[in-house]
Amino acid sequence: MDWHLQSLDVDFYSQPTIDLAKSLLGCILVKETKDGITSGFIVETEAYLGEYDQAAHSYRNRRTKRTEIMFDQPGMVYTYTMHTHCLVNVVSGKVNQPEAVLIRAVEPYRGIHIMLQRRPVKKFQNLTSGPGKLTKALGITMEDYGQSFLEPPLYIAKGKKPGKIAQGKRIGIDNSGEARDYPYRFWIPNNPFVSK
DNA sequence: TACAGGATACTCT
DNA sequence: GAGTATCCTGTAA
Repeated sequence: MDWHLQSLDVDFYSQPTIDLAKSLLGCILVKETKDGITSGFIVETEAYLGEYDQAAHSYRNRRTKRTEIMFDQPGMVYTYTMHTHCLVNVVSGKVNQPEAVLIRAVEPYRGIHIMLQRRPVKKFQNLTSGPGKLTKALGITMEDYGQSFLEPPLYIAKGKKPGKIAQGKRIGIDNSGEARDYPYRFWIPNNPFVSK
């Protein structure tokens, strides 16, 4: 470790979900495993507003074993398997307010050789440019479900603040009624690791 | 451009 | 228990 990474505290995760999604851009997502430490700058996020968001798993407060963690306190880890891939969300909102921020893309930072070992790719920018890709590169799995982002082995640290933030429609939720047009996706413009 | 892969959960029978 | 859908990605054509 060449300098101390300061992990973000509860107050950070307690801000409104939309603000949190924007604030997370530029922060460092860190995962520690027995292979070593891997981390990356968050460059793309999406906000899911629980009860009133048709695209969210927790729409109309639907509570299952899978979404259970979204009803917990902010700063918890919500992992979800989509087909063969694993996606990672940051739980936000108060207790019993099932909101979350999906981390869609990161820019590799530390432990890049470990990521390449886990995900051999021809194009480097393909390494973490999507929600399922980054989880595999960083070694995030269902094992991390229900843990807290406040401390290792999986946590988020303060990073560089992006100069500009772009905003637009979310991706992959075409069957979600009017919610598909909500502009709840945020990313850092001109960053090659943002998903296409 | 199409399609399979295979974890979870909902909606029927 | 079967059938269908999902906050997706790699491979093949």
